Amino acid sequence: MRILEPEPREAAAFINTNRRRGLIAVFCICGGTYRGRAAAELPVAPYLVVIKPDGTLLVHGSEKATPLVWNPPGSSNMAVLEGGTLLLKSLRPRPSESVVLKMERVLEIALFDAGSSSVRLRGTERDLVDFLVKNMEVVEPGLDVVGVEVPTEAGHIDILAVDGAGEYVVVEVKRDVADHEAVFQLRRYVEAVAKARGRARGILVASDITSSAFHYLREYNLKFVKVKPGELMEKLINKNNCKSSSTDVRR
Amino acid sequence: MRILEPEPREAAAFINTNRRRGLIAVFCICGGTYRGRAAAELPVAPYLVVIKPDGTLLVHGSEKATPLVWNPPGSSNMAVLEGGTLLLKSLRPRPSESVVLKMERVLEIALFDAGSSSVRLRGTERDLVDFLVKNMEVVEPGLDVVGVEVPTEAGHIDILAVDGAGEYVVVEVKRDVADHEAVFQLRRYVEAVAKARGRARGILVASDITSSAFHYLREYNLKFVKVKPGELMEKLINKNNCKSSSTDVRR
DNA sequence: CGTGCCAGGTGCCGT
DNA sequence: ACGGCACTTGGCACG
Repeated sequence: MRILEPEPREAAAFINTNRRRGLIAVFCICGGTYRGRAAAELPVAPYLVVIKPDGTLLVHGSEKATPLVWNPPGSSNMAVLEGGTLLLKSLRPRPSESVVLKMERVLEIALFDAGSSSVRLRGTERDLVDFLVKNMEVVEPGLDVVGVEVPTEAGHIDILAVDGAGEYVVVEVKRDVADHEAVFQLRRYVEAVAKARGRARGILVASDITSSAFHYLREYNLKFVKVKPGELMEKLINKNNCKSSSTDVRR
Repeated sequence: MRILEPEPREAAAFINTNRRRGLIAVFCICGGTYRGRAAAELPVAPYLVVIKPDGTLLVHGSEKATPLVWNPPGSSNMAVLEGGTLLLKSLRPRPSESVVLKMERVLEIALFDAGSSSVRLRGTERDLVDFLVKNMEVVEPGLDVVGVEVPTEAGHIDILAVDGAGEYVVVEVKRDVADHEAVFQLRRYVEAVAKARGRARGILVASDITSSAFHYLREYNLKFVKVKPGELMEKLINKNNCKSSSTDVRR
């Protein structure tokens, strides 16, 4: 269903009637403002405005993947007439943020009953962790998994293991290039485990590592293991095995 | 310009002719796949597909602000016919990632000459830093600014200052709630300055701080200063003053 | 192009 | 609701 070059009144009625019923795409020339945690002015130009039934508002220009201004799911989007011109007001409750669009011209409004399907992503860090738990020799031979996502006072450890000597091994996993933050994270975890459980060391598993991260890694006496998620991708994608049977020990 | 319920051949021609000329919105029922750093399957359902002249591809469902699958600017988007059905192939060069959509039905394709206007955002962290540099008494009385965005081996320091006693003061600024990462960041900077320049302490400036961040803050003997960006917002927005005259000392 | 880092990040899953 | 964290994060600036 679509209306072309609607009058402001007609456009407002259409939007308010259908804003919860489906995805609304508005091709228009408008200006606008965003006010909230920050502030922005949207110059008058042609934009594609998308109103989703969950409250999402997107204003897209001709470039970039991110909208120029937006409001997330849960916002209240309403069309109002003010002095004959159509305003589209979007209000996000918490934090309080608003997007107000002033329509100079509306070329088309299309209503579309888009499906609410979600996408199952594979090859994520979690998938990589699951794979490594079942193939710990990739990380280092002789490791026994103690737990996955083990909480410590410094945060959650991706994989906690023990080696043949009975020493704890903290494994931090990154699916892509590990930066210094990953190293500091691992360092904190190792310190936390050493304090709470006993002697511990750390292994950073990632597809690559930045030079400064490697510098810190050596400074803190940590180990780096390179994995190629691209090569593991097939295995990660074609995983017909069930969920990890890790012990998931706490504290 | 728009075409309704086009035949695959017509749709392909339209897309390939106009994909660099303007924003193309495709209302369609399609399935698809994403392959690259990760992988995903898009079930057959109605979606809004957006093709931007800069190569951006977005596939939106009826929920969420984030597209279900996408490719960023710089991708090559092409429509091809395969056995009578329309395929939309998007290829991102580096990293190599692809989105392939198989059109079951195309309801509408609209071409729209969206403007390439950018939005100037105000109230960002940089704005807050600029304000604080000119109003250092908000951070602490008696501070002299040494530099802004000062590079150290541990990263860039938001504001480096000296107090009345000649001690270096590292100021880390967050526009919203500071978490433990911000505290660790500040700690690294203070250590780097202490090593490179001499005695130093640290101040974290943010609108608020998480409890665990506050815990670490005290452990590391750092100071927290709460600012209300909302109250400063007017000043940040109505800043008619020119760029910071900071010395921007290096090393 | 790599590194670093902010972002109105968004989204997910805990307690 | 707050917290912690991954994300195909995206986008930017700088060496």
